[in-house]
Amino acid sequence: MTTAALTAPATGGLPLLAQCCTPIAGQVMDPGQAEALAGVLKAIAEPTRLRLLSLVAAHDGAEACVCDLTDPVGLSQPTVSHHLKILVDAGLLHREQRGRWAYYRLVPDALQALGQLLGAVTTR
Amino acid sequence: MTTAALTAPATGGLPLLAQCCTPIAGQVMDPGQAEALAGVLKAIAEPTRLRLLSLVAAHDGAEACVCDLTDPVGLSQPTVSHHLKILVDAGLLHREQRGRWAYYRLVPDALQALGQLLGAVTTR
DNA sequence: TCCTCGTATCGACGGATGTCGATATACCAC
DNA sequence: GTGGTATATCGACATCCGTCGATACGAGGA
Repeated sequence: MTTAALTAPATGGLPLLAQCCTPIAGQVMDPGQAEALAGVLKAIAEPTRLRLLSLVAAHDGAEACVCDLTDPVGLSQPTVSHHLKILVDAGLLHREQRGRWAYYRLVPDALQALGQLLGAVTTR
Repeated sequence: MTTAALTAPATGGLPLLAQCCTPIAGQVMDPGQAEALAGVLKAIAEPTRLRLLSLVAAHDGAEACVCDLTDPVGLSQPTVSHHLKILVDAGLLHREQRGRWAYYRLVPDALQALGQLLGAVTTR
């Protein structure tokens, strides 16, 4: 996986802003910024992962474990686990182990911030 | 290419909104919506294509031909042409042939609308 | 301690994707 | 028409990515 370019901390914050947003204003994106932003976009540029984000958001308490998500997306448990890891690494989901279960919930406002970033790409 | 799910018309409009945005509100994304949105996101989830969008936006007159873009991105002419076609098919760039040159410019507010769509994915 | 259950990792496979050189196409100037 | 130039398409190649079954790991319960 090449999304390591983000070096997402475990804080649940949004590392995108630091690397992508501020330096863009009024300038052409440099290769490093493009690589970082593309890394996050790749994470959500996949139908299953978009549905996983939507399912987690809509679940009771705004969190869900893997077992809640396997059936709705119709894929094997290893595959769902794989997708969730990609979303966590991208800084879009937060993972918390409670007993035998791993609970996933949205990183607050991460998608919204990413959306605002997109608008800024072509704004001089 | 699977972005055919958008069936982007040659009007230069933004077909995303019709397929993705309206039906999302308050519901979990269905597979068709996820596929359509992921198709557009795949188009921009690539460093070179992000830079191309940025370069076109920053160019004189907010338009550029292929020859203007080949050098800055450091790739061959066929490769740049290939990336531009993907962006056009996704509804993000508009192509206009003038004489021997093909001029590309941004579809107005396409990226901004896509950004707003992202925020709506996880908003109930 | 052993077993069960939820989850993550591993290895493999097929299909998608980015890149290139070679070539085709279209347009303009002479 | 002939030649030159700008762009698109083609075919091939290497790499990446989504998926699965098998398996390892880890926490609770009997």
